[in-house]
Amino acid sequence: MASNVRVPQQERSIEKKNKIIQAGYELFSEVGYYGTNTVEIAKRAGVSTGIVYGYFADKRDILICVLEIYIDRVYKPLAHIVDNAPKPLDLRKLALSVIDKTIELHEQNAKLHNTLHSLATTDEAVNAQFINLENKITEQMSKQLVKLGIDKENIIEKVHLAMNIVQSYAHETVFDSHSYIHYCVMKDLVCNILVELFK
Amino acid sequence: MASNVRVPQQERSIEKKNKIIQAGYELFSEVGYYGTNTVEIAKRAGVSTGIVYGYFADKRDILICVLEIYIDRVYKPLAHIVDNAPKPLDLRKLALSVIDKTIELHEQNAKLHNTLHSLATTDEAVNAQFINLENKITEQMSKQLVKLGIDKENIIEKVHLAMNIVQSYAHETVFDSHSYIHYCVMKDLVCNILVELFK
Amino acid sequence: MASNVRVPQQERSIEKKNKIIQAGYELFSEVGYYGTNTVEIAKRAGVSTGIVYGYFADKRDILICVLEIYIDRVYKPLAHIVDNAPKPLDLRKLALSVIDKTIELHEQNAKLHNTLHSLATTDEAVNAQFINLENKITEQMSKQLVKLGIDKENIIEKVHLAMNIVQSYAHETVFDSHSYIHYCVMKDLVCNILVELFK
Amino acid sequence: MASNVRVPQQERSIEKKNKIIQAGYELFSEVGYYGTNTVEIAKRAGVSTGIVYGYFADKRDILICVLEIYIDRVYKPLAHIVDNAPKPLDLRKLALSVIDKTIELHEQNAKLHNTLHSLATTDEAVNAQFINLENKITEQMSKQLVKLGIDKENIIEKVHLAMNIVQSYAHETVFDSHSYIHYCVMKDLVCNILVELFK
DNA sequence: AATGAATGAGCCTTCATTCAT
DNA sequence: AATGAATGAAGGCTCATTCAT
Repeated sequence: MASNVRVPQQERSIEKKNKIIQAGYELFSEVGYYGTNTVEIAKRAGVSTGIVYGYFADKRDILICVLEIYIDRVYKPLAHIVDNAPKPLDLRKLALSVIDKTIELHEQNAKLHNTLHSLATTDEAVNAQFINLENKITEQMSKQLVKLGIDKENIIEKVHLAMNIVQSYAHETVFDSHSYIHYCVMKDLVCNILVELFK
Repeated sequence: MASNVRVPQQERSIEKKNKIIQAGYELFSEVGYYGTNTVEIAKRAGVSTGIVYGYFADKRDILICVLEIYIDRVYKPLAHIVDNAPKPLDLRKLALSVIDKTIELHEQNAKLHNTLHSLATTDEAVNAQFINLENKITEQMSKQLVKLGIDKENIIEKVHLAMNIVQSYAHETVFDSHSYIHYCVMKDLVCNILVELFK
Repeated sequence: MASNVRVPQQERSIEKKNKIIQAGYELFSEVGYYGTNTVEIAKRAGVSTGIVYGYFADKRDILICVLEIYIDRVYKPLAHIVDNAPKPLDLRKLALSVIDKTIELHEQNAKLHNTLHSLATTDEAVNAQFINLENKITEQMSKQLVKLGIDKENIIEKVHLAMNIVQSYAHETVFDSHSYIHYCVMKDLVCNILVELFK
Repeated sequence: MASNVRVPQQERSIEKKNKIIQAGYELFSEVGYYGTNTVEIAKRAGVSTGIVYGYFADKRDILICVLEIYIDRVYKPLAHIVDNAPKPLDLRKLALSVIDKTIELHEQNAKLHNTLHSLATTDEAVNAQFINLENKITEQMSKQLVKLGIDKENIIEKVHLAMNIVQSYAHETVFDSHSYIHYCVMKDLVCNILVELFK
């Protein structure tokens, strides 16, 4: 729990806090952290300016909570896929599932991702959050893959690298900025790399 | 040319404009775009606040120029390496050179990279600059690799993907956030992937 | 009665009102009027924010009530000393008693005194309260001193002046800001002045 | 010099800084520190809000400068009177001069005095300023009186006490709150006390 | 061309007061 | 009577941009 300004006991309060976080989530996504002001967050959340500071210490505190939500939304589904991979393991199929889910997540969160990543440069707490949860997910995935029979040599490094590659690819696909690139071709390349990496 | 507020005729003017861009480059790197103010840029550049607006339309215009410089500084050296790869082609050696150079560049520019990437989300022109120059470099590298005898099938996609992977890795290495990762192991993995990709 | 928002009929209500006044008293003393907020007053009084406005018209109304208490606490003990001065009158002894009591009172209330005095400048009602109760005490003391055999010529002016002098001295002693001053020497001087004044 | 935000080199700048201080002086006098806002100060000074922060670090910094001016305006004239007392010394005349001057000064500054004194309770720097300059003036006056032939035994304590008494009296006179007091009678009493004190 | 003082809109945050429960 | 969450006006301060010199 990033904010300890008020721990809402009542359901209504929790709802309201979540509304504010959601408003922050949306606005930070749309116009960035510095493009968003607290009045706008309050307005979008349907509350008054003042009460925002009843639930959060300051604007940055909202960001921290948004970050938590973001990380949950992005990494949990991926962990879920790996955790529930059908046996026996079909590496290519698993790779594809992960890629597709990452793309889906990126479609919803890419802008926010950039914003948060940029702030991590300036804000040590944001950075720490990022790192900590990357750690957690890497560890979790590695364990699961070993369970599924993957060679455990350098598994941490392999998983981490794989994650990065998939993220890069998802980013490319979602933004679709380069007209000359055939993303489906690239997808196959990524798939091959992953399969080769873990086989 | 991003700014067309004034096309400096005199050498001294050009120098002054460059000083301002350099000051912006440094400050945006150190404390981000929103952590930098124009007075500070002027001070660091050794010019007056007012004259900044003689050379640039606004603060964002400085950013655009910084972006140009950034892209030159980051991508040109990479192109150079590929352009001057010794024949006959040793893929692994070339891969290593590119990786090492990318790391070196990232060490100098990682923060700025994040800042710019985040702004691309909000600012279409920044985004366009990024895309356009990525395009150019991908094309250039692809051509050169084909010249060097690499199979030209899907070369564009391969080059682009390779670039992304190397960048991801460089980012990891430079920030060195995950104590449990052996970056040298990961480097070998990346190398292998690249060699496999283009062989 | 400063506040006429609600005249509490029930004992518990009176208690609650007094708790709020006491909380205000303490907080205004500790951090001044502007350093205190109503939420804090309510918290310290152990009541809800809302109910404060059941007993008081506004924050200033609390101040007025605090002022009443303050004046009681500061001036009544002094009146008591003079009223109960042993006969026959020993002027020096009486002066000393008054001085010592004033110091004692100042130790507890000096900050609040400053705060109230400052507000009297801006707030006519606060000012009036101050004046009115100073009047009462001056009159009371004068009468008593005359009863005790002091020459009644200019007794009002003498008493008022004496009060001021003693207060000044008490302030000096309590704050003890000037390391080079021997406060015991000054005390003797004050004593002599008072004796001389009334003899 | 309390503020080192900008040390105005140009005459125009010094003028402007002084205008702001003067505006603060007036407003703090009229409605107190907390009743004054920076926009109002700027407006009264005939400048923009922003430039106030070009000359002062914050609102409190203005207060510190106002305090400096205040102390100069209040204590210097008194020092001047004592420094230039005609010889041979006529204690009663000198006392009267000091009393009259103190009244005059109080007429102009009493409200600000209260405001500043109250803030001294909360703000250590304000308090220190007050103490430091009281020290200076006490020392200066004591020396001068000794030069004029006054017995130097306990002179520091006597001067300090005398200052306090005169200030109390001036305060009473200026506010003229007690209709039943004959201030001219009280003045004579004060005079007698002072003469008695130093003779 | 150049300076840097000046502008003022806009931001984050606080808090006296209200109101639904 | 009582609660405490909610309101929103107002305040201190910043900074991109302008302008007199």
